Amino acid sequence: MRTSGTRERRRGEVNAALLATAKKELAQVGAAGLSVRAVAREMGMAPSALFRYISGRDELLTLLIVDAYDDLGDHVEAAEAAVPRSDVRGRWRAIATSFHEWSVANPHEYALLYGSPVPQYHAPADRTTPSGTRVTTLLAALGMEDPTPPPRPAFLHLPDASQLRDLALAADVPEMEGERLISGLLAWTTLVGAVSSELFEQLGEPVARLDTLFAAAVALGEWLLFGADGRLPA
Amino acid sequence: MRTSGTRERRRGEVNAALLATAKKELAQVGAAGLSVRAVAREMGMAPSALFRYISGRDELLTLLIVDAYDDLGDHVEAAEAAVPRSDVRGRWRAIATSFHEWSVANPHEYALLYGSPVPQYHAPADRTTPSGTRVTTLLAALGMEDPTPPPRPAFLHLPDASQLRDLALAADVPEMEGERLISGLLAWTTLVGAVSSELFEQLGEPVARLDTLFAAAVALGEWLLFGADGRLPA
DNA sequence: ACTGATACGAGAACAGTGTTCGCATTTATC
DNA sequence: GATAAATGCGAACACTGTTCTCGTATCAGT
Repeated sequence: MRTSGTRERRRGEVNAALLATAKKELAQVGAAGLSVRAVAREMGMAPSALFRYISGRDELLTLLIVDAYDDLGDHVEAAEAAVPRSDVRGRWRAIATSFHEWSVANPHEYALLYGSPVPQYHAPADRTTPSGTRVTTLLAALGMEDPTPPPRPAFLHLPDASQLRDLALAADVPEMEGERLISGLLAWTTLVGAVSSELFEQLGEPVARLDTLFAAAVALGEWLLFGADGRLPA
Repeated sequence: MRTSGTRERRRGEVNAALLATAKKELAQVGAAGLSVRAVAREMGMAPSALFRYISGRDELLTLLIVDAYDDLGDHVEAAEAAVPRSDVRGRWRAIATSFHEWSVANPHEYALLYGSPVPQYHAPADRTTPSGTRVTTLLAALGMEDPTPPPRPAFLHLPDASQLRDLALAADVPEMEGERLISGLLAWTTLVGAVSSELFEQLGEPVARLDTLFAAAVALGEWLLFGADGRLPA
């Protein structure tokens, strides 16, 4: 039995401070500019001392990725939970808008999660997957909610959708069939594509006002998921 | 009048060799792993000597970005030009598939162009824009080709599409109206989103076979651009 | 309470990076 | 041929991630 435990407590405190200052650094200079020495400096510790808590820069990145995924997951899940369960279209819009909100508020974190991966570093799947699939899992569950899916246009009926079964398994909806799966994936990739276009400024310089493009992506996703509807997007 | 010109010729050769080995390095280790010293090493020159040809690492990146944009532009333009002008849907499919092909063949270059931007570095617009807008300009011209656009669903009719007029101007189609503009932008961002999802492995690990998702994105883009059609995508 | 083990922080050191500066040497111009 | 400009190189500076050693502080067992 440990009695005092000042050692464990201090270890926890340093771990927390480490993650906190690393997050601050990430938000300021981005993932590629993140420096172990700078983090140590701001913590008032020697750089070598940090290696008692992390195995190296890669693990620091992994920590930040998982933390960002969870932060995003909290934000999106909370927004989705605030919408009445019966309003499936509203729940989709809540997911999309909160995802967009979080991304605009945390651009460097978004780049870390959905931008080009950091070279020479491959995130360990066993640590990032649980947090990384939270929002897609939420979306998948929403896509399965409608018991009678709307008739979808012919181009969504692809012959070999069985290739994507692994993705349905990963999102906890093994019974999702081809058309629904394709629709959900397209809604998701469209959303990510629109946000990336906006944040990474891929459409040229004067892109301050891309709200309209994002609204269109949300509307397209809604149509993909739940079919046509008379009402215009908010 | 210059007579011999061995100086100019050598300068051209070194410039070419510099770009060539930088490209090789980029293809192997990616943008963030690109090292000026490594390039100098492979060229058999001192690192400091390279600064006679580039102002720094940033300009090397700019060079690579412009080169990659042009390589992509050549590839896509050639593929699009090989399709009969009357077959607008086929031309869209050629653009999308050749874009996908090039991206899979040059993942690091794709990440440089359409992934998260390199931190502390902002590409000078006056140098990257001409090459960077080639494929979107091609797409915009294609979107304007159909004199009688198909009736589009209500969710594509957004009230304040005028915000995006700058984008139409940048793509050399100032007369493009709201619905067409939105449709084209959605087709484009969906395409980029699908390719990014595949290349950056954002949908989990076992994503070898995402051809179906990409095919669906192409079909969705075709529908956005030219409306419904009985035929299934190839 | 004392001892042996263990965890911890610091400092020096190594290899690597981007970049600058001064000095030779080669080329171009008059 | 003399003068000016362009070029390559080596040393140096300020960084980076990481490893190793070495005291010291805390723990566990008696």
